[in-house]
Parts: sequence; structure tokens; C-alpha cells
Amino acid sequence: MDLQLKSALNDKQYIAASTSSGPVLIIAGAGSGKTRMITYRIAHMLECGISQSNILALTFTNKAAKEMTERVRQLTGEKLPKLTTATFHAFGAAILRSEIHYLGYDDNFTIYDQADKISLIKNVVRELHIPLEQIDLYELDNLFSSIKTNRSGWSTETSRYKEIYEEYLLQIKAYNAVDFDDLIMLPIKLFEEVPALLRKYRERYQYIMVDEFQDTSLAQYRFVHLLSQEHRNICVVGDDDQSIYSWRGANYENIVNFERDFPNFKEIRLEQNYRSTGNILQAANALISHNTKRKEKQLWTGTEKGRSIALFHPDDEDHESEFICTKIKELAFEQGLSYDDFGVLVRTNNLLSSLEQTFIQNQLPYTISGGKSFFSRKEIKDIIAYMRLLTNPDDNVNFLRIINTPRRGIGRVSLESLRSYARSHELSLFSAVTKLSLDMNAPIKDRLRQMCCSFTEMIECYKTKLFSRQPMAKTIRALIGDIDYRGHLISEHPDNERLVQWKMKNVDLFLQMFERWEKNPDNIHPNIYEYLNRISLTSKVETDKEQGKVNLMTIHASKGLEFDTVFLAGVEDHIIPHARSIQENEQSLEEERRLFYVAITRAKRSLYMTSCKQRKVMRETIATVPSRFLEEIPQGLISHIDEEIETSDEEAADLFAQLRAKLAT
DNA sequence: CGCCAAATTATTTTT
DNA sequence: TAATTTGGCG
Repeated sequence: MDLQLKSALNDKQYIAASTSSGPVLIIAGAGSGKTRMITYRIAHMLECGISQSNILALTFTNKAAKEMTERVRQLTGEKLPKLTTATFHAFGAAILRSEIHYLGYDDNFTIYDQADKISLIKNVVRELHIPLEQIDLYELDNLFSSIKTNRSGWSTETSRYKEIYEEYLLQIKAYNAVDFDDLIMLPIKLFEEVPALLRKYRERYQYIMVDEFQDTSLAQYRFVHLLSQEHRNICVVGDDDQSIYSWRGANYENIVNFERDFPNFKEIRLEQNYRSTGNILQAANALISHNTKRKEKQLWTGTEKGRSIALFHPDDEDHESEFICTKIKELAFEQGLSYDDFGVLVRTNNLLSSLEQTFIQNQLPYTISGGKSFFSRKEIKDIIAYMRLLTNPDDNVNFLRIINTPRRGIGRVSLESLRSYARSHELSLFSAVTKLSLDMNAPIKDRLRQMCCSFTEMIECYKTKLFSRQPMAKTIRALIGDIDYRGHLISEHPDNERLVQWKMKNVDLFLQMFERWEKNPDNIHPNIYEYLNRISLTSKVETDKEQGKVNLMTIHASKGLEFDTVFLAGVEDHIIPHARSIQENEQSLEEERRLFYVAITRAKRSLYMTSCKQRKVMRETIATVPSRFLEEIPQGLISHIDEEIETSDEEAADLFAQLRAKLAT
């Protein structure tokens, strides 16, 4: 292996990639070849004889982790089974998988995603007899998260929720489940309480890298700090201008923490942009300079100015989608671009749906990433709930989800008696049901006992099957047939056969994925716990960038990606900046500006922005105002597109002539 | 006591 | 628009 680091990278990148030891802070502007540099850095470490098992690279998404391994593999031509690249959460989960017994959990613990967490909170609120209408569950989710990760303490307004929080903690532990915050906080706790463990992991991971450092939370920082403070071989890479996750606890002041905790660190700035044309970069620079709290930097590019940024004002969102579709077809033809060279970015998921409609109508191939995730579809969650209950009988949240799905005649009242029985015997709901169905003296109706009996029998039967040598996917498929899930869907949607078909197709897709995973020979531990963990941490299906399809996504999902041509839709006040952040404070507004900045800097050659004159919001049409951020871009860089959606006649004729000329030659 | 249908309400971003 | 909650019926 000969990397030729020096010729493959520019001077700054070279320094960054070749400095393996000691603390390194890399400020990498948008499009500065960050990924390339990181890839080379890891490859270089391997070349220097550092064992792959000593390297830990933490990324922000699973996709990024996977891609990083893949790239290093291509560069080095080696299989890298011991190289650890993972998200913080996945890494935390892996640690817990082997060590959680130290903390009094069972190692078949379940990971609760946001939906599970909210449904648990809801149950707690109900049990405490607090009227639900006074409670914003989403807000509680956030609050509990900040409390758990020490982002904030109890205040006079929030202390009234303390009781709910404490009950939440008790219950989630009793269910042998952990939430996303636990995946970071419990490993920290382990390290602090069991010094031998900390030593073990410090010894193993001697070289640590953190990508997207601006999006790490204080807790995550504490976690890597614990691991790396002894050997100090830590390299963090980030760009404060691209910090867009502060609502999730990301805190780019971690850069300051890093500077404090790792004195004599080496700082490297990557400011040469290889991605975008001069105009696009200039617009981005002008925009972001309106932020007050930032590290001053000046991105520059050696490439030409390029075409100007186009701005169009459609009448409404239908017009907008039409424009985008037409324009993409036109550009693809004129410039010989493939559809996958296009990215259509939006601020919020709901804006994707009208776009999707129009893409279907126009028969334009597209992929959507983000959006309502595959694993959070109801039919998939139902199946997963069965799998989770099979692996962890203490999981009351998932028990409640499926006990009456499909209908078993166990309604509100029966459930209440089950609950009180479980409570008085200090049992999980599932154990309670098991016990009830055997205990002839228990105070329940025969019919209910009958139901419980058949339910537990069924679960036990599949549990045995699942842990025998038979293929797991096959077992789950049998289970779905056994409970007649299709019949359940039909009764839920009696007048919509197509929906039922669609949902069953999703279920089948899920089973196929499971099967493929199970049969994959690269899979070292093909057990069901691994799989359930994995899908808890994977919100969306990892769509390998599909060729020949336009990419539709939220701006958040576009981070780290680039497209030849970018369409930014819904560039309106109250969308970006989002209405909520306008209400909040200047800080939120700055984050929205960074979001806009990220969107713009995804574009390599062309950028189109659309801002509707009016838009349907919750059934009524309201007039909209162009985004205030548009005014922060030098007007000379923007050219306005007027009503030319139906390509004017001459232009159409011209296109036609071109086409004819092409065919003639 | 469960089930169905009508009313209601909620929509930022994601590990 | 779609999923969830509530109220009345069988």
C-alpha cells in the first residue's frame, strides 16, 4: 500500500491526515474535502502500523459510519473487520450490550426510540391521574432528555413534572429498557463506577476521531474525553457554521471545551472549497457572516464564478413542484445530467409530500430519505413489538402495543384489571398475564383468562422457536401468519384494499431485510438482540445512493452530501427560518441561518431557490413572505426567473431543434 | 365491556 | 391529511 499522501492532498489536508498522535482540532469548512482527509488519515494510521482495532471513529449517522469504513477499505484494499466506526449511540449500545449487567440491567435490554419513550411517558402520566390535555408529551420528552444529560436542572416551571420523570425512570428500568440518552449516559456511568472497564476501553481505543464535532452534545463530549484524556490521541473535525442540531443537545461550545481540556492541541483549518462555484460560495459566505457567534473564516475557491443563483416565485406549492420537475427534466436533457445529480432540499418533512406527488405524476424517478421512516410505520412497529416482547418479556410498552393487536377482546377495562394485578404482585404485564392464566383463583373473568392463556401460549411457543436453530425470519413470518396480521389490517381498513396490500408489502420487505441480515456471512453475531438494537438506532433504511433518481430530502438529511444542482424549495419566512425559531430567540434564528448555509453549500454548480406566493397550511391557503435570509445574499448573485414555467414557445421550439439535431448526427 | 364511527388535533429538524 | 381519542351503541 502506498498512499502518496502528499500528492493526494493539499498542504493543510496533508498535515491533518499525517498527524496521528496528540490532540488535533480540525476546522473544516463546507466542501473542503473533509471526508477525503479523514479517509486518508485513517489509512495513514494503518500504514504506520497502528492496529485497526485500536482506532475508533465516531460519526453522526450510521450511513456516514458505513461510508467511512467503505472508503478506507477501498483506499487500503483491506478488509477491516476490527476497525470501529460507529455513531455515538451505536457505540454506546455496543458497550452496554456486553457490560450493562454491572448496572443491574439484563443484557437483553430493549432500546426505546422516541415513539416508545413518548408512549411510556403517556402511560406514566395516566397512571398518575394527571389530565392528558394539560401535558405536551413532546415537551416532556425534551425536558427529560435535558435533565438526564445534565443540560439543565429543574426550574420552577418544570419542577411540577419531576414526579412524572421519577416514575418514568423507575418504569423504564423495570422494563429493562434504555432510551437514547441512556446510550451515552450509562456508558459514562460504567466508566466512572467501574475503573477496570474504563481502563479496558482506554487500552483498546488508543486513537479516537470524532467527525461532525460541532454536533456533539456535552454528554458525548464527556464520553470521548473520558476515553481519550490519558493517551490524548484525539482528533475532532467540525465546522461551527454547520452546527444544526442544537435542539438535540448539540453544543458547539465543545470546541472551546476541547481547547481547554487538551492544551497544546494542533489546530488545522481547511478553508479551500473544492465543491462549489464562486457565486454559490460567495452567497454562502455573505449569508453566514450575519451570524455573531462563530469562528471567523473565509472559504475560498480556485474555480470560476459559475452561473448565478436562480430565484423563482411560484404561485403555490403545486406550481412550485411543477416548476422543479420541469426544470429538472429540462436541465437533465440540456446539460446531460443524470437524475441523481439533482438534490431537492426542504426545511420540513411535510414539504416533501407535495413534491413527491408531483414527481409521481411526472414519472420522474426519485428517492426520498428522511421522511417518515420505514421502521416507524405502524405495521413495522407492530411486528417489531412482537419481536421485542419475545426477547424481553419485561417490556411493558411493547406488550401494550400488541396485547390487543390484532383484537383479542382485551379492551380498556380488562387491561386495567391486568394492570392492577401486575402492580400488586410487582410483575411485568407479561408475567402477570402468564400467572393469571394459570391461577384459577385470580379475580378475573373466565373469558379474559381464556384470552390470556392463548396469548401466553402463543408467545412461549414462538419464543422457543426463535431460540432454536431455525431461521429467525421464518419464525417471525410464521408468527405473522398465525396472528392473521393481514386479517387485522383488513379489519382496520375495510374500504381500502390498496392500503392493506401496501402495508403487507412493507411487512414482507421488513422480513426480507431481516432474512438478508440473518444470512449475511459477514455477520459475526446474528442474534436477534443485535438486530433489534440495530434497527432501533437506524431510523431510516440505508438507501444506497440510487442511480438515476432525484434525491429528495430535508436539509438536515443533506448534511455531508453534495449535488451538481440543488433546488431549495419553500424559501419562505416561517419555513426557513421556521416559525418556531422566529418566536424563540436570536440563537435559534442563527441556527436557521446555518441550516440555510448548509443547504446552499450542498450545490456544486447550480442553485435554484423557490419561494411561493401562497401556500396551503392546514387546509387553508395563506399568503407567504420570502425568507428574510434572501436579503442577506448580495442581490447581484441572484437572477430572478419570471413566469416561464411552461417553457415559452420559442424555447420549446429551440429545444426541439436541438433534439432533432442530436438525432440527425 | 368491547368496538365502531365520528370528532379532534397536530405538524421541525433525528440518534 | 392521517392518526389518535372520545362517546355512544350493541
